[in-house]
Amino acid sequence: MNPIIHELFQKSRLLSKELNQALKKHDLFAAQWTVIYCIFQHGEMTLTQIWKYLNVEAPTITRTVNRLEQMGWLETREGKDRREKNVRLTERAIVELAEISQTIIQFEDNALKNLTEEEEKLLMNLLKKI
Amino acid sequence: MNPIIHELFQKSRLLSKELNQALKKHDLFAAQWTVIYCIFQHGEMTLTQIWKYLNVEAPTITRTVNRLEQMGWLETREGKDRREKNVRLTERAIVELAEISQTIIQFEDNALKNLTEEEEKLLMNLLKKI
DNA sequence: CTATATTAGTTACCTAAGTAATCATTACCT
DNA sequence: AGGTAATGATTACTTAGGTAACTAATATAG
Repeated sequence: MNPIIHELFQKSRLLSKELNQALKKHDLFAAQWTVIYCIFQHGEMTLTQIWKYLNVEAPTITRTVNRLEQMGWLETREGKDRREKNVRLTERAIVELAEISQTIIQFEDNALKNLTEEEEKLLMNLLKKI
Repeated sequence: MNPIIHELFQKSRLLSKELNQALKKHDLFAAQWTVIYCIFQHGEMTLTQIWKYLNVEAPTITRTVNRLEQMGWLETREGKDRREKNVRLTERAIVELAEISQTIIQFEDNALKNLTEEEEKLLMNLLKKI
């Protein structure tokens, strides 16, 4: 049994646990933040664009977007193609984004504090090879 | 936003999806296999030993062990301390372990095929620093 | 133009993991 | 010895992800 994959699973679990903890004060979970940030970067998107970009299955995004909409972070409207659902950030989301970004940066700095810039690049490249 | 953590989450999701696929023919999920392999390595263990070693919370192991017991992979008995629950592999689990190991090795080889031995060591060390 | 295929999204049901609260049992302290 | 604290395990409830099967709308082939 190769320990690398086990280690990768462990770190992934650990980091998402810590990230959830850090995001608690904004009343958000890690996966929810991922969706919000994705839409922030791309502007208005359809559900399909979101799940294809984030590399998850469609039902995952249906659920998360519904939850975020009912929490007031997202608003949706029908697209030109009436099958599509367009999603964008609410005013409130845009306002709070700056603060949340600070939390995220702090979390990332802490999570990667034992890695040099060089090591970060190296790790990124190795992960991409998997 | 630092892309490393995002990448790590992505690969973790992708790998566990693929591992689940590979284990389907043994009627097992990745997390279930992790518990079986853990007990195989350590011999009879208590629930607490398992969840501390695997770095997950207790309820996760309660659930997985219950499921594996009812599927015939594990058997449990009360420990000397009557709070404890000792878990060990069944005969059937020991017999099938060899075959499953083959599946796992094949999966790992495939997952890491783009990495040299050198890169694997490097990746392992970088992950441990997180 | 109509029948069929494809696409976007949803629903139902599953595993995996977490937190918080609870129950039994054992340890410990006075 | 008796009351309190700590420990091992479980239960209830939540998020996050997956698959399979479905509906509604649009594209496409004949």
